[in-house]
Amino acid sequence: MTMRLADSGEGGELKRCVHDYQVNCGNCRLNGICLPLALETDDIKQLDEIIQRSKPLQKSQHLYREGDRFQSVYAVRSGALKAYKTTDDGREQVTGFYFPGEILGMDGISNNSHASSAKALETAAVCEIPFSSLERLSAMMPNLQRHFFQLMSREITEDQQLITLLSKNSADERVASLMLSISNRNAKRKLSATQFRLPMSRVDIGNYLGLTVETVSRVFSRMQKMDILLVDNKEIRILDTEGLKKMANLGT
Amino acid sequence: MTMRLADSGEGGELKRCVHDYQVNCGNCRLNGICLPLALETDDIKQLDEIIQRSKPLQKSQHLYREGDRFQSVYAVRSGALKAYKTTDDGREQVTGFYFPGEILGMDGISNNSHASSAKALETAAVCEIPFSSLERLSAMMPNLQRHFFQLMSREITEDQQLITLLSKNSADERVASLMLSISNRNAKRKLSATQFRLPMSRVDIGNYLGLTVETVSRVFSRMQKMDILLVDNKEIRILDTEGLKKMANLGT
DNA sequence: CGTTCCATTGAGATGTGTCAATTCAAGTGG
DNA sequence: CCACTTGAATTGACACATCTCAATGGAACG
Repeated sequence: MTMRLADSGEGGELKRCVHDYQVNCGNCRLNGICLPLALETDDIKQLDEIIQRSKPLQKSQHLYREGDRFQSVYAVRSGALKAYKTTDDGREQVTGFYFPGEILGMDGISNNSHASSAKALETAAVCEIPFSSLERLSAMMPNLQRHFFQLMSREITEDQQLITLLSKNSADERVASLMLSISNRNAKRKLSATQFRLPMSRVDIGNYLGLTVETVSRVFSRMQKMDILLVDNKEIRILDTEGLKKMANLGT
Repeated sequence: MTMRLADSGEGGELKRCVHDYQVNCGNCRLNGICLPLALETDDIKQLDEIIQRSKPLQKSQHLYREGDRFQSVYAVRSGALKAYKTTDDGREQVTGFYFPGEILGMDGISNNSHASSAKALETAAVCEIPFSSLERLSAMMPNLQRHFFQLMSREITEDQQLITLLSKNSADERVASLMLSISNRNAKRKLSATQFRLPMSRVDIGNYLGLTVETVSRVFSRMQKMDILLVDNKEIRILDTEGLKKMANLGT
């Protein structure tokens, strides 16, 4: 079929402006979920001054590569990115997907060099936050220090969620969990929780979830047959959230 | 057989004193790999003052439980612990093993409540580091702040390693990797890299690696048949490090 | 309009899980 | 000191979920 499901929030008439980088933390619509969260107006201004906004990345452009010198962490402003490591035998392992308001690059802190690569899944704008400045500010602003500790900690708990998923759950459960995760993250950004466009390919999904493309595809077909999801290539509509949760088999 | 392999470092005549908690960071033999790393003597003193040392945990005692209010992170002084989450359907997922000099509990920062439980695998002594004090000190001591950021970042990269392992590697590769990891961590603590006693059960190993006990056991048998390891219950001797690395299939 | 990339679907192969039995080590109580 | 119990580890036989290989279909793009 040629028809697409209707535009899912970020597309459509907003397309011309979501990547705009003439914005500051104070007026950014993401400041309720991003780094500035928990900061006073004055403090936000200071944070804002160290942040560098550059022109958007095009699809499949790298934000940084494994081994690059670590200098900054990044907040996604628009679009989506994936982080991945290359294993010693040359294969890829996708370690995370990042949506607007989310921070990436923190795995580079430990060695002063990025432990993974980050690549745009679609046109994406990011805010670059030089880490040395962030450290300096953190020492002066307890709330910022605290918040950044929390962000890193959250990354740890999320990785542990994924570990559990990979270690204990079936293909059905893994895919269902990912769909729920994306749905929830959309909701946090005031977008539709039931209808969205996946920015990543089936290969990426499979790679992230430790499954082959074929298995992912079969799971989608099965879910469609069960009237849980409506799948049209990358457009997803969740028809039965309860059913999806049951399939994911998590208390989420 | 009744004979054991010879004592592997931490056992034997040291046994009476490794759990001793009348020690400070300045004279702790772990201060080259633990939190004080990268601190000046004066700063170490200050760190030392906030650290609480209590009497050792007995085997299978909890250090903290999932959901407990988060107040401190912990450095292992002696013995070993495991961290694990309980999934919604009641099963366990082991998320990490912690040896002397390693820090655990950081996953509790994000929600002010521990995201996992921690349990002693054998008699174990820990240093408790109240997080609020650590935050305060970090704001004053840039090196400490930096170091703690690095520790959290390392936890992230290690989790990502595990994700890759679970997602891409066979049972053989997973078990081999764990053996190498333990061997390396032993070496860092100036213990034998080729001979040690596993503090955890086969169930824990399987759980951590996303395998059943039976599979773990079969892998050990296979490795023994290939003259890579000598396995006598929990006593492990690595006979062929190169072979083990090859089996792990990682550039480690 | 062909080329290319991505997704889907089918059929068969396989690694690991499941179930069950056995061995071994350590502790407990008679 | 010897049965007895208990929990951990090992081993075997079989089942099954997912992978592999192969073919087809569809969308995007030059």
